[in-house]
Amino acid sequence: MPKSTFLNLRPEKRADFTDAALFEFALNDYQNASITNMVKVLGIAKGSVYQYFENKKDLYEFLIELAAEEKLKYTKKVIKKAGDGDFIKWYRKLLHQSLLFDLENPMLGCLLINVSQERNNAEIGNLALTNKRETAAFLKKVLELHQPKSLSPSLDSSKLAFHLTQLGFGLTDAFCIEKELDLRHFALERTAVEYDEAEVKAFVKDMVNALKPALG
Amino acid sequence: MPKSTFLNLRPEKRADFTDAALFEFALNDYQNASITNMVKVLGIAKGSVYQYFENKKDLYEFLIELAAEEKLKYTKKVIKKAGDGDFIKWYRKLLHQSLLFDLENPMLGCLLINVSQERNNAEIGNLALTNKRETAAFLKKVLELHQPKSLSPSLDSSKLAFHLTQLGFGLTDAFCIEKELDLRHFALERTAVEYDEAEVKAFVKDMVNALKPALG
Amino acid sequence: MPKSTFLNLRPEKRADFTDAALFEFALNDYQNASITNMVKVLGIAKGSVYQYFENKKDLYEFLIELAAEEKLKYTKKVIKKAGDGDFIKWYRKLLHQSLLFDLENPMLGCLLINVSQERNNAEIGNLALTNKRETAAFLKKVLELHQPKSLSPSLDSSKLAFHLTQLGFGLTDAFCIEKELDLRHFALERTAVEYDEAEVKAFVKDMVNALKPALG
Amino acid sequence: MPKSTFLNLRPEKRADFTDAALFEFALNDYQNASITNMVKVLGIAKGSVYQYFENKKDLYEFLIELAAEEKLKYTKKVIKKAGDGDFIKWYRKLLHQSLLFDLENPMLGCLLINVSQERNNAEIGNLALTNKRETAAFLKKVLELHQPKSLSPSLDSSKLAFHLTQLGFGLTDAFCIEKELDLRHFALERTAVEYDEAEVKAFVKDMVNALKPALG
DNA sequence: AATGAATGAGGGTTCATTCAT
DNA sequence: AATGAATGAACCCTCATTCAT
Repeated sequence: MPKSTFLNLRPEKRADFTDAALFEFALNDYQNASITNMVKVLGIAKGSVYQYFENKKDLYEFLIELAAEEKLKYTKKVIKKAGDGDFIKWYRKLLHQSLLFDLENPMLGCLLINVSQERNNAEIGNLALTNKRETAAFLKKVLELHQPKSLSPSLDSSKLAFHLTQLGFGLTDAFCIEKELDLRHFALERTAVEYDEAEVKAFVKDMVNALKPALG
Repeated sequence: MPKSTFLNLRPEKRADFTDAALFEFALNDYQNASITNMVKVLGIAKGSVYQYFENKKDLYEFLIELAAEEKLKYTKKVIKKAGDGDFIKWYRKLLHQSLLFDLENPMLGCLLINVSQERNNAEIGNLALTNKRETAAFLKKVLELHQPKSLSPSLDSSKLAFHLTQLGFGLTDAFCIEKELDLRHFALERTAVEYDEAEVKAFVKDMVNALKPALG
Repeated sequence: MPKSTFLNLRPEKRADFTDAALFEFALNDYQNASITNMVKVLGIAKGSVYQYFENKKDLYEFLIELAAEEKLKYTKKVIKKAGDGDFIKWYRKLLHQSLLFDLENPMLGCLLINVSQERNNAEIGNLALTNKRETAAFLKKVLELHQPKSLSPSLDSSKLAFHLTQLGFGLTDAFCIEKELDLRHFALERTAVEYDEAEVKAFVKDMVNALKPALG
Repeated sequence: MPKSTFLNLRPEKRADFTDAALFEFALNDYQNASITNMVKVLGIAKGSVYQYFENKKDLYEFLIELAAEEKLKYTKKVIKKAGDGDFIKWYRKLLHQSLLFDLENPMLGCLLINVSQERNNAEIGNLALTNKRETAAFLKKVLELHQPKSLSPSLDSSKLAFHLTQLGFGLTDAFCIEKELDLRHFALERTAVEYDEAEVKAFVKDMVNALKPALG
C-alpha cells in the first residue's frame, strides 16, 4: 500500500502521479512497465516514487486495487442482486456494466486485462489462473443459487461457470474485434471510447443470447 | 525466419538450440525471455544466436511458427474434416486434440499461450487480438458450413464463434484449474503431464455438452 | 557539534534521538550508517536531523565524543592514578574497566571500535591511525613515568607502548573470541553482555600476565 | 571466482583491470568501493565487469585471494619453517617479511588491512574476527610446538598467541606511525614505500625484543 | 561457422541534503 | 521547532546486439 507520503500529497499531484502510473502499467505488463519512463513523463525525480511507495510491486498492487475498486463501483449494484430474479438478465446486466467500464476507462480496462494475464512472473505469482479460478467459483455459486428456481436442473454449473468466466474475460476483446477498435489506442490517447449505447446493449444481448439455450 | 546458417546446422545441434529457445520463451514472455540466459543454459556463444537469427524478434517468430506447426500436426486431421458430419463431434475432437497437445507438450503449450497474450509489445504487435480474430473467423466459417445441415438456423454464428474461440483459448486453463495442475511446472521440468485418457475425454465432453443446447 | 536546537530538546526526546543514532552508527560504519533508516526507526521527520546537526559528519562527531566521554567515566578514576603505585596493576585495572565498558555498553563499544577502524574516509580522515598514535603516546608517557621507579631501565617504552595500545584496542575482540560472543549481536538487541565478574578479571589478568615479563 | 571471460583476457588488459580493482578496494572498504568509479577510471564499459565476475562480491573475493596469495609468496618460506630453530628468530623473520610486503605493495597491503577490518557487512560476514581467530589459532600451535624445546613452560600460549596476532595485524600501522608514513598515500600514488632496509630490520627487532622477556 | 569480449543504455533502488510550509 | 516532499546523483546489475578474431 502507498506510504503516508503519497496519501498526504496535494490531490492534484496525487492524481497526476496516479494517472501516469496507470498509463505506464496499462500499456506494459508488470516487468516491462518502467518507473524510469514514468517519472520522465511526469517530470518528477525518480526518488519521489520511493517516497510514495515501498517499491515497484507495491505501486503495482496499489494500481490493481484502485482499478478493481473503480470497476467494482460500476458493477456493485448488479453484483449485489446476484440471487434475484432472472439469471440471464442479471448476467447480461453484469457484462454490460463491465464492458461499459472498459470502454469508458480504457486505461483501467487495459490494466486489469494485463493483470488477468500475468502468468510468468515469480514476483507476483500467476495472477491469470488465480483470477480465473476465483471468478469461476463465484459464478458457479450464483448459478447454483438460481438453478432450483429458473435454470435447467441438468445444467452443469461448474462447466458453465467456466464458459461464463471466459465470456467475461473476453467480452471486451470480442467487442473490439467486432467494432474494429483498439482499446490500447484509447488508453494511449487517454480518451474514452465513443460508443453507441444501443449498439453496446445489442452486442451484449446477442452475445448472451447465443449462450441462452445452454442456460435454458 | 532463420538464416541459412541455422538450417545448415547439425540436426542434433539445431534441436538442442530449438529446445533451449522454446524453454526460455515458454517460461517468459517476449520481453523477459533472455537470450543471455538461454545461451548460458545451452553452453554456446552468444554471437551464435545472431549467426542463426537476425535478432530476438526473428527467433521468436521462428519459435511461434514451429509451435504452431507442431500443434497443427495434432489437429490437422480434425481440421480437414471441418465440414463433415456432426459439428459438435467435430469440435469436441478438435478441443480434445488441442488439450492433449498442451498436456503432452507443456513447453509448446505454454509458448502458444504466451503468444496468445502478447498485447503490449510495439515490436511484435497485438498478437492476442490478431489470434482471436483469426480463430473466430475460421470457426464462424465452419459454423456456417454446418448451419444449413445440422445446426439451428436461428443460431448467431458470429457470436457463437467467439464463444467457441474463448473456449478453445481457455480450455487448458480450465483443465489445469479443475485438476489442480500447473502447466508451467511441467514445462520447467521438461516432462509431459501424466493424464488419464478417459478423464480428459470426459472433461472435454462435459465442457462441450454444457454449451450443446446453444448449438441446437 | 550539535546545534542549539538539539540542546534545547526535551531530555527524553534528545535521549531517544541519541540512542537511535548510536544504534545506527554502532552497527554500520560511517558511510553505511543511514540517516534515512535512523529516522524511520525513530519515527521523526528527516528534516529534524538537520535542525539538530549540520550534517551527517557533525552527528557522527557528536556520537564519537559522547561515546568517548562515556567510556572516560569508566576509566577516569584509573587514568588519574596513572603515575601511582604499580604500573602493571594500574594497567590491568585500566583494561578491566575498558572491557567492562564494552560488555556493559555493547552499542557504545561497537561504535568506538568502528571509529578506531575508519581509515578510508576522506571526509573524516584516518581516525584509526590518529587514535592509535594518541593512545600510544599517552601510554609511552605513563611508562616513562614508572620506569625510574618500578620498571626495568632497559625497557623500550616506545615499542612497549605500542604493544599495550594493540592490546587495549584488541582486548574486547580477544574476549569475544575466547568466550564465543558476538558484541554486535548484543548491540543489536540493545542488551548488556551477561558476564561473570571473576571470569573477566581472570581473563584480563592472564592477558596482562602473559606480557608481564616484558614489563619486568 | 572470475568467469572464464576474465581468464581469457589479454594479459595486459587483465592486469589493467586487476590493478584498477585493487586500487578501488584498497582505498575503500567493500561497501564503499564503487564499480561505477572503477570503470570510469579504467575507461571500460560497466557491463564488462559483469562479463568477468558474477557480481561485486565475486570480484572482492578474487581480489582478497590474489592479495593473500601474493603475501603468501613473501612469507611462505618463513612459515614453512614454523617448527624449526628459535621461535623468536622465526617470528621476527615472519613479521619482517610481512612488513616488507606492505611497504613494497601498499595497494595489496591496504586491501588486506581493509579485509581484516570488515565487521559490519552482512553480505560478507565478520571477516575481522574470523581472521583474528584463525591467525591466533595458528600462532598458538606454533608456540606449543616450540614450548617444550625453547620457550618457558609457564608461558600461556593462548594469550601470548593473541598478543602476537595483534602485533602482526598492527605492525604496519606502528611502523607508519613511527616513520610518519601514510600507506594509503602510497597506494593512491601506486608507488612502493622507499624504505631503509636496516631501519626496517631494526624496527622489527626492537618491536619483538620488547616482547622477548614474555617469551622467555 | 563460431566465438565471446565489449558496449552502453536501461533496469530498480537508496541516499544525504534542501526548503517551503 | 518540526515537518516531509522533492531532488538527482549514485548504487549494482542485466540486456540485446556488434564485431574482430
